[in-house]
Amino acid sequence: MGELENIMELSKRRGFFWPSFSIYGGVAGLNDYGPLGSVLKDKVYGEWKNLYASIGGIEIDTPSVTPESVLKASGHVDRFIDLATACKACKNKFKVESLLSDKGVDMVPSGVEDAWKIMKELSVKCPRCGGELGEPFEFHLMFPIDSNGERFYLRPETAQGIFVNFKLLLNFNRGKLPMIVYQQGKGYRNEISPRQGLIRQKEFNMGEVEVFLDPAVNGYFKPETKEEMYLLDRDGREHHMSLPEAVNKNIILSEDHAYFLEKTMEFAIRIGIDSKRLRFRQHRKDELAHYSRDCWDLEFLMDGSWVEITGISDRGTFDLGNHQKFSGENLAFEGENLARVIEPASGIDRMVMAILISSYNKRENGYVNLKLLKNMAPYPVAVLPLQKKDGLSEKAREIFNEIKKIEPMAYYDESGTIGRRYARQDEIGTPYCITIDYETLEREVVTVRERDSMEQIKDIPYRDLLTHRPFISNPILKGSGSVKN
RNA sequence: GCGAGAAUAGUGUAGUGGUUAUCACAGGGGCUUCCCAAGCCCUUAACCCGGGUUCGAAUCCCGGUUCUCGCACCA
Repeated sequence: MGELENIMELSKRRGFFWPSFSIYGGVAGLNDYGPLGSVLKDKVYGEWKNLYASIGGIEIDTPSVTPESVLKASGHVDRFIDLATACKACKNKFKVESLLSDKGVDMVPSGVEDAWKIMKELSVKCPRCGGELGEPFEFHLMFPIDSNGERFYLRPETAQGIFVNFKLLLNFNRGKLPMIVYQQGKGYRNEISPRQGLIRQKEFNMGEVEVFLDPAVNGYFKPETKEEMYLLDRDGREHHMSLPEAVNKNIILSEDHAYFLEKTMEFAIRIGIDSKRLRFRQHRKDELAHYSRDCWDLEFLMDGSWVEITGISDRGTFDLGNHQKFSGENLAFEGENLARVIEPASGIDRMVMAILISSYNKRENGYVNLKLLKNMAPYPVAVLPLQKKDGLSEKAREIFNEIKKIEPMAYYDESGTIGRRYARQDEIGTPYCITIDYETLEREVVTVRERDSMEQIKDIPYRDLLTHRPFISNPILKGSGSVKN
């Protein structure tokens, strides 16, 4: 069974995520987060916000429903709607633009009629079977919405909500650059063939950061980490070196860009993604998005292939320049100068997958423990009576109620045998189980059992567990969170 | 989207025209000499959807949906 399959099976069974609308047959590319996945996803967002807040970032929240004018300016309307045509014989579909370019005609037809006319003039045939092609039609990579005759789209990225607010945000920031703005939210892409669970979806969670820099100041942000990283440059050369060194050797072209690679790596590690499965890969010139001058992706290795989880793009002045031109508003930060933008954009759902895959461990006896970091586990602690009899159940509930006051996500379970309950918590990544036994009845002490080592710490006065935000930072409790980075 | 295969309890599966639809695990309840999914008893729970063929369909046919693998797509 592949890594992805293991996670999908566990996720569906234990409530991390599953396909949406399944009682109606399901829809490809849409997934629900279950009770555990919702908490995990929120914790990922939480760590992400903490990281960017800690370096001075500010948050914004803008709509998904976006007027066409905005996406016209950003280039998405032209780049995200293709004219397509289908072969009448073999049913394959093709982009009209690429068919014309095969004929040596480099132009984008202005509409369906224009395209149809040109296709007839050049007598374009199906490149697969030579068959006759049908009338072209619009193929939307964005989801269009019509409201009283006005056209909107669901946003393909959250970024535009930040760019269009640049003036208001800069005013909030009291005119100062650099300015770091971040937004969490859903993005939408009409994927032709969504696959692989949370990896390619039609609707997905994004965390996007737009860093606005004064282009006259280079190296406002500098990477510091000495840690060696795996870098793959646009010419396919592998490098194993620290980020400052990569800047010195001109592999990464700007210190500011490298700094946000550093922050991205820091974030991935902080949420428990295995650093041995991570690399940065620079986009080739021909794969850069229309708005991007340079881009490094953080990629995660799963089932033998690398999947993008964050793209750190240098968008230059593309977006502000276009919005200035299309809206007529002055978006310069001083005089004529436009801010330059670095954008670390993370796929939150992919990060959740990466966490689950990094944490998944099968023991020799065949049972699974999820080695989630303590700060990520949906249930930080479970309270388990050794058995139900002899007042253990009552005592356990009493202690559980106390613990609930400081840790609302504590979990209680008294069904079946104790071993089964430990196993159940291991599988969903709960780092600690507090066991209430006969000693507790006599001396108010409990046993704490650690998930990965299965070791027990005996004779802990349970009152001591109530004095800290206990199950994430209590010094009494060691171990756990054992994804090595 | 194309081509090929697949879809049966929560999960994994058996079942080639007539079965009370198999088994395991998981879930719930109980017993138990009770600290790692032990054992025993009881129990919940499924043929993807819609048409068709047939006396009779989980099983055969058609369409849809979803999944897997290849191709294409991934701004």
